[in-house]
Amino acid sequence: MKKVIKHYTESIHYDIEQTAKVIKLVAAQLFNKLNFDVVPEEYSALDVISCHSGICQRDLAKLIFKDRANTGRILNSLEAKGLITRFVATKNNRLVRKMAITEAGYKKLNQINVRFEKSLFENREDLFSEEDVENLQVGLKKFRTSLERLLELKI
Amino acid sequence: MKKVIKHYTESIHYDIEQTAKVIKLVAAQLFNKLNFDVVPEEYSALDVISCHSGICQRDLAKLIFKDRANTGRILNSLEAKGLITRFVATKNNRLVRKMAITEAGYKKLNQINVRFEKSLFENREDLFSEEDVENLQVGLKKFRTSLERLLELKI
DNA sequence: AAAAATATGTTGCATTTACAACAATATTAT
DNA sequence: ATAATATTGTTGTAAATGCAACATATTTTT
Repeated sequence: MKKVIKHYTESIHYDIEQTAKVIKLVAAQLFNKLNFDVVPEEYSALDVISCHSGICQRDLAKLIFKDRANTGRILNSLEAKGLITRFVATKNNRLVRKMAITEAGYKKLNQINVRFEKSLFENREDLFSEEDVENLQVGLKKFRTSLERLLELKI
Repeated sequence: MKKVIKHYTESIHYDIEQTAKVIKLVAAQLFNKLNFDVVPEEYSALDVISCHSGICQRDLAKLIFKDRANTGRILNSLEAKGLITRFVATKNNRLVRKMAITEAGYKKLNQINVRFEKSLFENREDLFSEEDVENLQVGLKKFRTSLERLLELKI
């Protein structure tokens, strides 16, 4: 029986990381070229906030897989640009900083979404059917969920 | 007809990025805990080099989606640890720095692979069949290839 | 032949990141 | 009640990253 040598570069982990790198690079270049005045991670966080109005910083950090420090820094930037508001509130009898997207924030999201709607949700050069994409997303979520159990989140 | 509001967080791009974040975080924690003396990106680059003996720096940079500067830095580190050797050679009548993995490099790869073989290539808690994983990988590669055409690689 | 463009690698720098340490407050244990 | 622990946010810092600029050398254009 021949020994089959396995390489990390043949694993699904590698494929996911490589694909994410390309997404990140393309996004950075496009955001820069189109002068959106936010970086991709700010856009992404803003979209999460728009889906979770009133969320506090730590809970947001858990959703976007960043630590509290960097989550706070992104929020400083979004707030300085007027795209979110932050306010002190209580959660489990503790003072926390909650946030919500502003009108300007919605406009910014829209501006970017309109520009990318086609590439994000349709017309993938007819390479993928709706079902293909759905299957990919389901598989990725399952994969991610199973990995998360190994993750020691110090958040 | 109701307007369906689309969010970036519902896109496949987001799923890929989130999953890659978890992979990266888990890998960093494990590599750190197990004292492998290389960081995950070094391990990954080393595996690529082991599959492309004699590759030059720029060609490696293209494969791992890093710029020449950081590719060189990773190679400095791998070389300092004795895991690769670099040598000057010619390619298209130009002087370039080519590289190859060393015996110590193979040992390092093996040490890490043995430790992770199970989590990398089997026993995913029976969540995924061989076919499921294969389908995911094929889909990701197709997705990545179609995105790469948008990428302006300044490498 | 001279000038411009390309290829390859390196250095410098600003940005992003994860972690450690800290401050402030609330909960739990002793 | 007091001490220990947990929650939330901020500041500091070292490592990783992408880009611009540079140095060399070769190819292409004029």
